[in-house]
Amino acid sequence: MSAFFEVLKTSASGARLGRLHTPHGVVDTPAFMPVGTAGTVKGLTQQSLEELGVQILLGNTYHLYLRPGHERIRRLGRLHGFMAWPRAILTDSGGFQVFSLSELRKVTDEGVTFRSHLDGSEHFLSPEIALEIQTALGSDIMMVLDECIEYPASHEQARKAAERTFDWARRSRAAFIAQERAREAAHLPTQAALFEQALFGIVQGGTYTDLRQHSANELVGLDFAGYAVGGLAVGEPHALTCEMTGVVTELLPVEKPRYLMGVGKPEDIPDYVRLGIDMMDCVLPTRSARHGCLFTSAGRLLIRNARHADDPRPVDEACSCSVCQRYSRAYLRHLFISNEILGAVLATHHNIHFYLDLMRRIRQAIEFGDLEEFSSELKSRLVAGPC
RNA sequence: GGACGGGUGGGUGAGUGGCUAAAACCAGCAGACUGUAAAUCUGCCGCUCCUUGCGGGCUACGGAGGUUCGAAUCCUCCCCCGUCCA
Repeated sequence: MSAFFEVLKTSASGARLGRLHTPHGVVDTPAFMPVGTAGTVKGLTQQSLEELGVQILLGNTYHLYLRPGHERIRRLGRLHGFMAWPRAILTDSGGFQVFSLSELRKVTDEGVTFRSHLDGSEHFLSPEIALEIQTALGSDIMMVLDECIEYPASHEQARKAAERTFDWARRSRAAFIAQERAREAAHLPTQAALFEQALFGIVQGGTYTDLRQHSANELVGLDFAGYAVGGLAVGEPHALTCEMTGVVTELLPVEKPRYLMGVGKPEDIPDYVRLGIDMMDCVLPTRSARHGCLFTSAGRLLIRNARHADDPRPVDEACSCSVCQRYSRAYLRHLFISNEILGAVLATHHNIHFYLDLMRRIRQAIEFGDLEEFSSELKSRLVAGPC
């Protein structure tokens, strides 16, 4: 059996250089995964994503289940076939929607009842159902359903959510194994053999060290293919995000990938990597792009600002992306001011390039052993503010 | 020549005696965005002063007068712009 994950190098700081082997290709880690919630990274074609060098994308269980429906997607070639994406896909379980759609849901030990944000209809998501949907989607990496809580939350709230998340993880794991056994009994190739779908557990525990440690330890006992750190970057200070992440990664098995969910700002990413994080995802580059915020080597640039109206320079002179090779700030600003859709497209292209390039540099820095230097240099550049 | 209707802050356009520096939207300016209910949201948007306060002063609803404690709102005249009738 070939290893799902291999660690190529671990630096003294804790940063790891690795490789994730999925049925849809290799993913170099530390990796940034663009978010494509509804089967699309908003604003970019799959072709562009491939050209940009994206190795793995995120999809969302909850959204795809609601529309167009996982059974339909299964019939149409699973998510890879349906959206014509040949590389790896990780699907989030809908746990984040427990947090973000808090007004539209009710959580019980059994699962979560959502009122659809699309038409108000009621839907029930349990750990087992979330797994079933993701199986249908055929994602390379499936996430267990978890309960992501808000910040700040009391110790009691955090404890309850972490316990529930663990119970759900246990049920998810059991359902995953049962699914495999059922296929074996029916003399069918197992999902694992067919698709090698991997299932990740998620550590919760809010901003409480004891809960995080307990959650991590328990989860490790369930032997997941990888472990995620969830419930962070929901409003707490960056230092606290790092502290909690460190508490968790310390307890996770070194041979399994660690995924810090929902991060982060470019200047913060090296911090997470140094804490032993291998995978990250964030809507920041795509959403910010649509809102006219471009990431550059000199900090954020708000392209709508009047000062760019006559600027013939590219968004980032140090950037090698096709947008910066071809278009001026003045033109991009014009597109945004005119509310032209191409503005969002070009900005998203640039921002995703920026993130992927950042990850390439981080991997290189790990290889050369100068990540710390890279990190402080990056921060001093990016924190200098908009250019 | 006559009859109506109308002229409001950069634009569209509410308001028909005090709660109105004047709704709302657009434009303009600035900011936010972290496992996507987000091509979204927030703030500012007449000028000016300071001890920056739900602070003071000034200017403002076509123009000029008037009524009133108080007028974008009522009256008079004038100037524009529509529509219709001659």
